[in-house]
Amino acid sequence: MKKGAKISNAVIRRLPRYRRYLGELQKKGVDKISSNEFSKLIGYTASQIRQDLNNFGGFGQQGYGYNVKDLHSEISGILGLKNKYRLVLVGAGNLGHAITNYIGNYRSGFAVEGIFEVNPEMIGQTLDGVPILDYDSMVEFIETRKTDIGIICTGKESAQEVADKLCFAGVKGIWNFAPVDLELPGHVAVENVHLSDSLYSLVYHINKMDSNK
Amino acid sequence: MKKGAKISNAVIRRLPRYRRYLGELQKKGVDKISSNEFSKLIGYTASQIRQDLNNFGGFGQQGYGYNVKDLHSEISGILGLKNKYRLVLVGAGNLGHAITNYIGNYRSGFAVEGIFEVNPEMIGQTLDGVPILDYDSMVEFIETRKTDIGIICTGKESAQEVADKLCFAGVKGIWNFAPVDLELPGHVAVENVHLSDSLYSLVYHINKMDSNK
DNA sequence: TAGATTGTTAATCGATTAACAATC
DNA sequence: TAGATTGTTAATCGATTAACAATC
Repeated sequence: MKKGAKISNAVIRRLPRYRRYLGELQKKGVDKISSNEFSKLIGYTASQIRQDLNNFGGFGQQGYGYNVKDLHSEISGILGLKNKYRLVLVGAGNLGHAITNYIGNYRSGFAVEGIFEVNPEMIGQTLDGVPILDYDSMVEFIETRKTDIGIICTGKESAQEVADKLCFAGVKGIWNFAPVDLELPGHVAVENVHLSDSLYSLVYHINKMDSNK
Repeated sequence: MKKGAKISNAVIRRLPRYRRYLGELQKKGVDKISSNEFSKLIGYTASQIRQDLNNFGGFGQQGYGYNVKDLHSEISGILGLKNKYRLVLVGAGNLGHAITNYIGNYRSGFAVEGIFEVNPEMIGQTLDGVPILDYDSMVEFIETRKTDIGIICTGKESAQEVADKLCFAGVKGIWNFAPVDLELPGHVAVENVHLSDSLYSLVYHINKMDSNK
């Protein structure tokens, strides 16, 4: 990997998509693909594909193209998907349930080890085999288990306070589903999933299309 | 609103965020805000805020700033949030449950009217008061109810087939939670929520930060 | 009116696309 | 070797930022 160069976020956001398509190709038994063929499939220009990949190294071979399996593996490595991650989730509501289930069933390498709640009626139960624990015990849990990632599935009112606690306890990243922009120390990564922003953006495009008729 | 000008997607994606902050300000009883004050709050440059807003019209007043309530209302109008939307959801799993619950409880103006499933054991039940119906009856339901938006909460295997059916039945937009890129006719809007892409992007940043230590 | 702040034009920056020499 | 396709530099395009005249 090229050292020092700072990669733009636009590139990073395309990597999982490259990886996804490469996974599908692999499943179909495709061995190699040229940037041109890949372009037709994934919808980015061949030029962009080559530029993107060359941020991280020369994974192709002139006159041949890219080896599908190797490239998939390289991108997995770049993203950090060859490591294991320990997670905790805060907020045992419907969304928390869905995310726990999603990770448990579909994301190998990621394990939700504890779900934290304030509602005493839920504490002690399990969700998809993951224990629901007292929110007050979260910091100690994270410190002991060396949790990597905290997932916030609370309402917006408590999200910042939860984030503060997660950071204090030492998580490296926060996956935030609450509709707020969290203030975090610079060394903690954050990724927001703002569902309503996404829905509103969809609605804008629906209306735009209508008005273009 | 300026006619004809095509607004970039980057601008559209900032609108919900502007609106969210304006809503908070309104709740706090703030009447007016300058682009400079807003900049400090929201983290975009004052210049960008003014540029963005002027894509749609001159909502401010020289020497004064922007009226919080009016601007909130204008942005709601631009996004199309003054209309009502009828939705259906496909896939009554955990994620479908969470999304139904989320829309029912937090998003006024949006109503999930039916949840469609293939699993016969679920058909006939309700989820948050919304009936779970036979997937085979979906097209007729959408045609009758003039459904605006279809939400796909199925696995990736069936997502495209569901999308085709939604389009055939006449929805204007699709909110897609399945990890695939759907092929849709040009007049149907789509918004993807690719959870794993989001998680992978987070993980990249976690590792990047580690390596910068 | 004077001061403040917008709306808008111009300058800059960054990301995408095109071109082509290197090379398998 | 000839053909194909990458890696990489250069050109273009678009988005962000800066500057300032207009105006409340």
